[in-house]
Amino acid sequence: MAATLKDIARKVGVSVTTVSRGLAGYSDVAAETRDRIMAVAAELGYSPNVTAQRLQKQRTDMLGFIMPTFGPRFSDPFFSEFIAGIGNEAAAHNYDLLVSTHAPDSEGERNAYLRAVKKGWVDGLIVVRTREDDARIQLLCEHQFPFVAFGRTSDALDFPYVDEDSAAGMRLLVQHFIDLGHERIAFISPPSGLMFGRYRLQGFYETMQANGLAVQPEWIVLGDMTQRGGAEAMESLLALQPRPTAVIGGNDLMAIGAINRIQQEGLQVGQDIAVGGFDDIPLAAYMSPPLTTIHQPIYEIGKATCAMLIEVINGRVPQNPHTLLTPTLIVRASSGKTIPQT
Amino acid sequence: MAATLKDIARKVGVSVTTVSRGLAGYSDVAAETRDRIMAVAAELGYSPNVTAQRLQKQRTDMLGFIMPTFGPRFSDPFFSEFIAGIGNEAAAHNYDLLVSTHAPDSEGERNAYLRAVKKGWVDGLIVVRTREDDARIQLLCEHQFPFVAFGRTSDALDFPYVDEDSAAGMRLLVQHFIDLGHERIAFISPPSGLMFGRYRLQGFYETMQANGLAVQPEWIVLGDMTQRGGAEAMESLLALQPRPTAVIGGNDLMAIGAINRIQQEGLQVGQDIAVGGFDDIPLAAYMSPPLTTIHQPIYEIGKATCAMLIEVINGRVPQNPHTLLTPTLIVRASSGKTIPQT
DNA sequence: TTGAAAGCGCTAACAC
DNA sequence: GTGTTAGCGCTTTCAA
Repeated sequence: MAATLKDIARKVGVSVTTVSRGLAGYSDVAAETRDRIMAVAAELGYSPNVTAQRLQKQRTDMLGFIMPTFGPRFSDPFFSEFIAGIGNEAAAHNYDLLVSTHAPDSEGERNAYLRAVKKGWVDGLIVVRTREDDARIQLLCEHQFPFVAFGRTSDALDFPYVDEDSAAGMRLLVQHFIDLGHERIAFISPPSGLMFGRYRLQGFYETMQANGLAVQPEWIVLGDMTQRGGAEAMESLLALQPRPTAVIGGNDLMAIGAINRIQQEGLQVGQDIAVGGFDDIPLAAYMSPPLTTIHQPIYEIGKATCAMLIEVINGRVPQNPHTLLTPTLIVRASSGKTIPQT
Repeated sequence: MAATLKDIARKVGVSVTTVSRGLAGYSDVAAETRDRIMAVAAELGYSPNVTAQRLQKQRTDMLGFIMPTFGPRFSDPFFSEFIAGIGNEAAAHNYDLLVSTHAPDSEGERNAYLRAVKKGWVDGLIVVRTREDDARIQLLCEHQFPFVAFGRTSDALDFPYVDEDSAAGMRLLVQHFIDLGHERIAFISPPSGLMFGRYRLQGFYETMQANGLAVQPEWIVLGDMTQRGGAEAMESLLALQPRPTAVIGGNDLMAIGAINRIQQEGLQVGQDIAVGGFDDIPLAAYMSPPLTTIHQPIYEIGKATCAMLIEVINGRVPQNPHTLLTPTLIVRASSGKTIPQT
């Protein structure tokens, strides 16, 4: 089948060693010999066996990405864009990307990480959607396995990460609503345990408080990050008396679900009730009404995370191992216009 | 670092071979010896070096998936769901999934496939978004490299595939509009060269013709599969005199873009103009109005494609190497109600 | 300038 | 039952 060094060696009439060095461009091979080697290699369509190279080099040149997905049918555009980001960056550095999916905190997930840690599967891992007391990160730190996270954790572990400043993003968004005159602002929170949800919630509370606004407990409803979850959460919010005048989705998908539910009720989003999201997924601008949200450059974050991982794998110290990006506010129609002070 | 067979052998006081067989559960190892081996292996936290196993077995147990994406920032939910499908199926059979992205027909893409074909990178490939005279498929067939495609091609090559019957799906959708009384139906077509676009267009023409309806050339506009492309295409359709009463997006994303553009014009979707899509992405149901579309079970298609690939890799003949799935029509509000006959 | 030999970690055919 | 030997394809000392 595929030609090996041995095949070339036999055909050229030199040793395998010489072929290896000739192809590698070592200077201690006679120019003429090298040319013959090259010619035969081309003729035979030789290309090195990566597995053999890996065994010899004791590194796989592969990066792992284990997607923490809840159900099989999930639509979160985050992942495809993030994969494109890490994949392209990895490819630029001659790394391959190994992808798998496991439900968060499942046994399958744990096994996948264990497998990675037992050297030899991949050279490093990218961790996303960090959680409080994240078992994945604890494991990786414990085994000193190279990884970079997109997100921080609550424990004291020191590890390299890229994160967007969710709290800051949320502050922008909440302040925007408050500036428009809203006082009863509800929040559809990501599931507890997720760090970015925690920061978003925190940014929400902080801003309300900074503006002297009380937060009613029933204004905070948990959602599961899907449109459906957002719609369900919205249902309970619509039943409140008095109703919140603005609702913030913990992510865009939930905001879109909320909008859907509001419209089913015959209410006008941006008029009867304002809505904001978080993430600025590509579809956000095409909703009706278009969604006011916080923009995160997922693709770039993926690239940055991957670039940092490659630094770590190669034993270099990343220039900024704790990168915190500030997201920006994108105002669209869903947040409506100024409302009269109540 | 990581323990090897040699380490265990030394500690137990047997040969590497015995350890290997003991761990593999061969019956020709004394029970007592095996127990000691197991114990030491556990103690040392041994786990086999996959790379070495791969070199020895002459197979990688890895599947490759090269995503044909246009730009870096693409939101097509297709990929994340499809990856989940193939990834889970692969994992169930102890295969890993290698993912990369390349622009369709780019040199990078070609190199990626060449690299795969030169044995030893992955055991097989999954090809999606098949194209007319698909160079990828020609290459793979030529080298007899194991692969399965999601989609067919226009040339005469015989290869295993899973496909949805796009023409049939489109017939359902167009007939739906015609049954509602529409006669001027426009189509935002996927870029030429994509097989599924071709089938969808074909289903469109067939159904119009079968119903005795002429198709004006200007009713067919090309779009690039993105929301933006759909919006741009819609722009030209809105300028027509007389205007089409219904518009079908070649995929949901373009349909959503079209809806957005229509609404900007102050027109009511489902009332002033009907819209349909194709794919039934998870967000389709949450649009306003919710999108009438053709449902495709992407996750299941991913699983089926992957399952077939594993059959092929292992030299078995798939039970149904040319699987054609019939999609279903999902009627929602965007297609509106019956309109008066013109 | 080239080749022989060793070794990466594992498996398997074949003795003993 | 267990060990010896060979080999997967490649890289890299070390001699010649």
